[in-house]
Amino acid sequence: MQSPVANDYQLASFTDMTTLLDNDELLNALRQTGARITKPRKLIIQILADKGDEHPDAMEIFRRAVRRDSRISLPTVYRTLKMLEEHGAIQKHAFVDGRSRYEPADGPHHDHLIDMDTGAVIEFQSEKIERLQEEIARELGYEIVHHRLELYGRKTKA
Amino acid sequence: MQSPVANDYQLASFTDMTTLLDNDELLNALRQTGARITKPRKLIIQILADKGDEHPDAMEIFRRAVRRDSRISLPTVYRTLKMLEEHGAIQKHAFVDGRSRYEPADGPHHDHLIDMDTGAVIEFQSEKIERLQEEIARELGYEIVHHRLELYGRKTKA
DNA sequence: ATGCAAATGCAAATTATTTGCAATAAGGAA
DNA sequence: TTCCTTATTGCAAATAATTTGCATTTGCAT
Repeated sequence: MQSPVANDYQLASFTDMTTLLDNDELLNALRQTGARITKPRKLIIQILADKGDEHPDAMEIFRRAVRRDSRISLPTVYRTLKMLEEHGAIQKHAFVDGRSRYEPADGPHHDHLIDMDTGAVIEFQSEKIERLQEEIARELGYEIVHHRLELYGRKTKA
Repeated sequence: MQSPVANDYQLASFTDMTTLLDNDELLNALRQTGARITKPRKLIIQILADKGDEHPDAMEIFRRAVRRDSRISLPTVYRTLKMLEEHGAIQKHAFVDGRSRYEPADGPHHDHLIDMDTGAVIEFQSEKIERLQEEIARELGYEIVHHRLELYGRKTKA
């Protein structure tokens, strides 16, 4: 059912997230900060760049990494994630369940709809909401640096 | 500078948050679920109802509680917070620092604008944003149970 | 006032994440 | 390529936040 007017939101779609994370630019940028491009780091960066199941937490990243190289350790995963976050390459999200989840920080900003039953995370983006946020902040005398919007909900029964 | 049209947002103002939490209504409601109104519970509810420094975490609530009754324990604080949350009386927020912070859930829902320089938290509410959120969720096949919107910003230089 | 289930306090367990340290391995220099 | 320096790793142990088991206490309905 198509609405006659354009939707005021869009599902986020990253046409080329992979190249943004998994490329020489990032690796070089990291190298230039004095960081060494080690095997575990390359692996973790690849995993983060893999589309598919989004927003893995540290343990999930660790599990995926172990599959490809059983010698990797959890602390290294944490250390690499922290490094990438400080570098601005990924973003850390704190959801209510206690764990932190990570995702590439490139691409346009988007918000999250979390399925309370399955834990699935749907990304969307709404121009209107962004504009409203800015307007509100402006009238309160503020300039938005970044924001976070999370909707928690359940599938409506068909 | 007043706009000719009504603002689409409002600063949240709880004229009487205290009575909402610290009153017989809540106590009776709790009693009716089979819960017992114990001394520690009354204390914690009072502390949460106290305005002033908002969004305390569990440890902070515990510290304040101990001041008034040194026999109280941290687990009881956690257990009471969980109970109140399940009852819908308070809301739990997970900020990025790992800890969870709590605040009364009564009154209308509101969102947060966080001053990145001072850490000040300004509460506001926007009907329009709420509606947009629901619309988006609906079109994605979801029903919103609750949400969280945080704007991080800096004061615009006069 | 009395009894019983709910709630408490304590200590110990969990869960997520971090840190100390000896061993390993990037990657620039020779 | 080999060597050297030092960042990084893996392991085990440490933290930090929160939860749980259990014996004891305490609301509160009778």
